[in-house]
Amino acid sequence: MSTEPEIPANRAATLTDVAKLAGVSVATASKAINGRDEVRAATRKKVLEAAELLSFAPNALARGLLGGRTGTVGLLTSDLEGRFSIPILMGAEDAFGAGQVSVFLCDARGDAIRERYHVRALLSRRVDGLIVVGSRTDSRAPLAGNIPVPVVYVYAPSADPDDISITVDNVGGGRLAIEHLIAYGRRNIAHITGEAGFQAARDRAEGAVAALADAGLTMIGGKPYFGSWDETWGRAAAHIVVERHPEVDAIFCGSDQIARGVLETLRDLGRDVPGSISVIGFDNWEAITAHSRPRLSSIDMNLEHLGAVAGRRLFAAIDGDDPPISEQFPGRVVMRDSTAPLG
Amino acid sequence: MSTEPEIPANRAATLTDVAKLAGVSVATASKAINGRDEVRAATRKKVLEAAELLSFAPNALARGLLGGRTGTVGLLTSDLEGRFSIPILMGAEDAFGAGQVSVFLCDARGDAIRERYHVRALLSRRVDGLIVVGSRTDSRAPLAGNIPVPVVYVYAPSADPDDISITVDNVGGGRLAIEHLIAYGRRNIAHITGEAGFQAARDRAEGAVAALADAGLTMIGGKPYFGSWDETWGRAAAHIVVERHPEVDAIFCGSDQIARGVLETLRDLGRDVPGSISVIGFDNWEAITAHSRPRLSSIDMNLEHLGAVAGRRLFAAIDGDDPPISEQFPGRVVMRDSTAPLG
DNA sequence: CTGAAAGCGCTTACAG
DNA sequence: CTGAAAGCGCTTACAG
Repeated sequence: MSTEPEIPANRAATLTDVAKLAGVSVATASKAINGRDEVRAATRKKVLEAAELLSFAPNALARGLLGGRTGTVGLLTSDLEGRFSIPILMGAEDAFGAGQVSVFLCDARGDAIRERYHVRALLSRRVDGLIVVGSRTDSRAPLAGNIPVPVVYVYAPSADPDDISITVDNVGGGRLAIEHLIAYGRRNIAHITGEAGFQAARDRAEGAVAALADAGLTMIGGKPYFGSWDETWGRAAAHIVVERHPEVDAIFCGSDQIARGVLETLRDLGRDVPGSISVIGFDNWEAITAHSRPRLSSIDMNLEHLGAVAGRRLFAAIDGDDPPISEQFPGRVVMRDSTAPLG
Repeated sequence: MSTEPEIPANRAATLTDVAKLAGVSVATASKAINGRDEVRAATRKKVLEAAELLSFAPNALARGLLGGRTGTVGLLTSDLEGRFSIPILMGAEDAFGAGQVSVFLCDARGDAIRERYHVRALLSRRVDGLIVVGSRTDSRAPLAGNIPVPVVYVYAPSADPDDISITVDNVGGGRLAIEHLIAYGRRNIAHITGEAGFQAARDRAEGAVAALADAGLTMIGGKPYFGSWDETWGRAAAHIVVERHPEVDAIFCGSDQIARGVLETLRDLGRDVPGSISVIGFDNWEAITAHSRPRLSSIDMNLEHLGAVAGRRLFAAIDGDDPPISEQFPGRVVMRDSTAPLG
């Protein structure tokens, strides 16, 4: 006679198995396992031991079917490739993991059809809520159709102001960069940035202009140099700026990649960074900032935090707590070696 | 009297609702919707119209509870930050999306405890299978415990040879790089790479040494220069190599970041790239390769494809088709401007 | 404190 | 071809 519990080989243990082994009803077993207090301590102990012995793991599908929560959410991204989605996704995943929630990942790849398809699938799986992660800060069309669960938009806000959107304060980010440079005594500041078609570029520039105005200054060249987000543009634009405005003593760049290009040109030109010209980037993309010469100061938009907040706001909305509202979060200056006090 | 169908406001339509509206039994409605052929065409049409009218979406939880498939898989990553996981994840997500499968994303953050926790959660949700994505090519301990569903390991192979592991052929990648340089007439080739503690570094070096030997050549310096994976090391190592071995006419780098550093030093030294010295990187990381001076040739390990294959292999395993086996995939040379035929 | 019963939304033999 | 019934694994009133 074996002392092994009777586990029908090829099958995960069910609550019925546990109840049988513990000598109680399934109802009681359920209560014991779920920590209800209408259960005698000794009974609970018996049940818990049986569950342990059978490696019982409650079937989440059955639980979810009962109508309450499923403990799942959908994370809808439009672009996994873009590096902005990843930290946000990590932050959200983290917030959810702590709350015993599992997350479905769906990449719509920027395609509205795919997005709709994914939303349907997620709803048929009865997710408790949805997080929509954008890859640009431009506002996006709200999810199509009637969505019966709470939705939180992150990074890219929904065009509908009644939706909950958690975003980054790019105007503030532009301000932060300029204020940092001004605090270091810089007065002749240029701004080289990405495509004007991006809200992010326009917002950062707006913040920069405003911060300069507050200090009674104007931008070198009269306005931002819009171009593209890459190093090649950074190199080209730096040439232009230094040639036309030799008095320039600081350059605020709309991305770290642009800043890398700027740094290279200044090096080619034999200009001293940070002494003669200070340079600050945007995004704080470690791979780009950490090993440049000199190491690049930058604005960090705390994307992982943004994701975590979005996760928590979604929870709140699911719980029906005081309805969360849209929020914008500031970034922070990360000082490295490319910015320093003037001479 | 309204012509609207009777949809109890706040509730998703159920199969019962559809059946009622269509005037058939739920059994028949189920068959009609699932495309069974024991259903009269006219009946099917009635049911489908009713479903359409009610925006009926079958409850995947109920379906899954019936014991068959749930149509879900778990994607277990150890490190979302690392950029290797992302393309793999995209490939897998893509393969699954096409197959009507939803994927749970879990980031264990390199922690075995978290991993175990996530596996439990996924099993309680009755996933049909698991994909485990590593962030290094070093082999990893197989998933702990008794896992009742198929598992496919990607990028980082399982230490258990009986497990299914889909990996990149780094030895072959090292070969590819050297053969490319040799084809361009280079004979004095150095290898600057990352930490020797990484299997990836050792494998690529092994392939490089073997390819050189096949051509009757030896590595400049007698062996690879192991260091770290970043630009700073690339810059330092390039100095050493050029100083000690002025005859060097090509450098194979273990990562694109190292290669960027090498490129910078060669530029500082006034050496002509690719004419005098050709440089090839590894990873084909667009952000790094596309805007360097000159643009960087590199080895691409087709990570997205790797993820897609892993997804398909998992399907096969779930379907119980001929059991999939471990496989290794070759990379490919991506030519840009940092390699060229010898003068 | 414990248990029998109903029910969540579906699918699947099994009769008719 | 159609439908009544059982059942997937759980939870939740409701009796006892």
